[in-house]
Amino acid sequence: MNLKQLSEHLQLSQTTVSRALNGYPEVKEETRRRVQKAAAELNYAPNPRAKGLATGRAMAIGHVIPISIKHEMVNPVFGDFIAGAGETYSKAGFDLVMSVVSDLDEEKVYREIARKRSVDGMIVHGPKMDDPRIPLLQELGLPFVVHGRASLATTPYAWVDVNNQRAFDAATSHLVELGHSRIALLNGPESMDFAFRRRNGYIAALGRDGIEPDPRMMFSGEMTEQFGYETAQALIHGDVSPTGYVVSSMIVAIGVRRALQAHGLQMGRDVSLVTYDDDLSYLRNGAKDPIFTATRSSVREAGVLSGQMLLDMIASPLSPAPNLLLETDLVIGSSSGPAPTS
Amino acid sequence: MNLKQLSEHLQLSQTTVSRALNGYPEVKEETRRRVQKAAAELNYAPNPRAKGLATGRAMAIGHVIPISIKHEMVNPVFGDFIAGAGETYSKAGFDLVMSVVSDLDEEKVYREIARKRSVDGMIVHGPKMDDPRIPLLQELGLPFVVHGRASLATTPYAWVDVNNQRAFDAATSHLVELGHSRIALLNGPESMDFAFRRRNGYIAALGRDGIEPDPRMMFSGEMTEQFGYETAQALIHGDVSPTGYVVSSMIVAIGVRRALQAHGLQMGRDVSLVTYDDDLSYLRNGAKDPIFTATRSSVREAGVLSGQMLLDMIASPLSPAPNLLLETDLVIGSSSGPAPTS
DNA sequence: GCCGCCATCCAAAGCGCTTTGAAAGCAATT
DNA sequence: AATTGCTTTCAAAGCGCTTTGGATGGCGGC
Repeated sequence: MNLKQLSEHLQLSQTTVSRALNGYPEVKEETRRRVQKAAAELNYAPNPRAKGLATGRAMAIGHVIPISIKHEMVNPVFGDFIAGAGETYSKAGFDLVMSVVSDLDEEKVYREIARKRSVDGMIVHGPKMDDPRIPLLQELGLPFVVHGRASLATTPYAWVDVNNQRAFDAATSHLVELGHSRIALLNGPESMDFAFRRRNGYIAALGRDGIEPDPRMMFSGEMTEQFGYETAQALIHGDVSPTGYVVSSMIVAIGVRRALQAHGLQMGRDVSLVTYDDDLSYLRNGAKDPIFTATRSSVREAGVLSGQMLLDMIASPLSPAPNLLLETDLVIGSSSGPAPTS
Repeated sequence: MNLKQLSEHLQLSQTTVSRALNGYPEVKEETRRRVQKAAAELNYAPNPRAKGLATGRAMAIGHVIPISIKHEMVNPVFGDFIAGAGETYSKAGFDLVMSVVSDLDEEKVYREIARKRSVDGMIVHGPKMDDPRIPLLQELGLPFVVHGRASLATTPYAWVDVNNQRAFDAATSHLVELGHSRIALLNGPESMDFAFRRRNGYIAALGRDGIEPDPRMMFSGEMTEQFGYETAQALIHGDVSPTGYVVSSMIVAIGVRRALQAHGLQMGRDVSLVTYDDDLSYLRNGAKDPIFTATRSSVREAGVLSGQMLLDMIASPLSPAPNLLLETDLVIGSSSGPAPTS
């Protein structure tokens, strides 16, 4: 069933039927109802490709998910982020098209997408401090929202980010206030912008208490369970074993916990840990009885908001680039406590 | 730059240019090279919507990811599965379009997608034992591959699945051979087909040793850390605390471990645990030194294979529905050991 | 010199929609 | 009665591609 058949069935022109279905005012209400009824009965749905061809709009949002070539690693937050964004899109009738791509030829893929005009806008995931995709997309004229920020970007752009600096400042302060002074930082990969901000927060909090940041206490790497385990393992064996850990994700924290327990160290008593928590659906920290003390912000919510922001930008392209800074909640769990008085 | 402009630039007809670029034989090799060169120089890329309109093909695969409405839960394996499938698609020039949808109105979404013909095929995730989507998609005439199986389906259909029964049989046998007899099963949600097969494997292995399955030892639920923790917690406090656990995912196993450790029980000595391991990139069990004894099968690999199978089906629609049963590896870690001689 | 056969290229129709520009119908105004 | 101005409808062009059904020209064979 296509427009032509439907219009013949109704003894109307395609123009009128199209307008009736798309809510244009120049069609009599009675006619509109007649058309809508027939469309529903005959199970008519416009062909999106024809529609896209005629309007020049794809009714789709692109997400490029980069696979770190070294670790073949998919960021575990994608699922929840996309669940949030996807929800927003479907309400607005947009599709979500994903490209999975090695981080090496990401630029090529963006160029390709822009050339084909197969999406109306994009979400940029995992920005680096000086992310080349931002000027690239601006050059290509494709609306986009960055999930995160790029500190070294020179032009304004739209973003949704968590206040990572404040989150890690708060996490570190929490430990400092409990009397800890040897506090390790297990951060994400150095190249990531969020890792930079998190480190700044950590350093700022230490600095306020006159603690000099110690390079031997600062680590960064892909945020896996293994990274947490191995780093903590090494720290425990080292000569300045920390009493506090500030950690970049629940999964890393779980790795740290495994190492601690292997050495009979009890969290909250012998060692304190604060983690960042993306509030992933399959790995909840728990509300009434949190596993870890954590700074929490829902990545799914960030997905909803980023999607909405992008759709707004597409609807009114001339407005200045919006942005949104989300704050985290500090939830106190049993993984942190007073520094041991050794 | 579109076909018309390119053909004018080349002083050729659109027909010839189109054929030259699409590899048709009725064009002189020299001409073809000239066209390809110009296309590259002028940065020409065909408009996919126009192409789709003309050919009737969408060059896209659909994935509907259902959100369990009760738990607002995104299955953590999606990321890796999609990374695998997406890799296959991009090599073949296909897009991956995702719909995130509450499991309540999944059927509506499938109907909608079929009506709009916006994809050439679909992957069905998380099949239930009697999954309505299989007859639905067959009725709609849309090629599809099921990731998993539906035991009660009455017609043949294409699928890629892991031998879940054998995996859980092997996991359970491993514990039985170590002398365990009170073995708990922490399974996925009852409605899921894979959970049914896993339970069968568990029961079969017990049966071979003359052990009667005990309903008080069998649990099922969303595969979260919390499910593992709370279930193990309850079991430990119960009157028939198990010495062995067979668990449906690494994340659940981590929850179990947390409960065990809270009670000072040591894995591999006081209690043994075998888990299923999807080999997720951010949660590796470890190769040389596995955290858990586990039956492993890479879900990312399953994604690659499912995608490939679907593309093959689309290319040759008349062949009978293919299927693929993947076996798991049993890797021995430190979470299992001889049953305590109490 | 004519015919048929390739190899190569082309004009135009068609895919299913939106949108422009115009017409038709009708009521109100002059 | 003629003009104006709405409201409602329509025919047809256009979006950018593929594909059908020829054309054209060159060549060998008769």
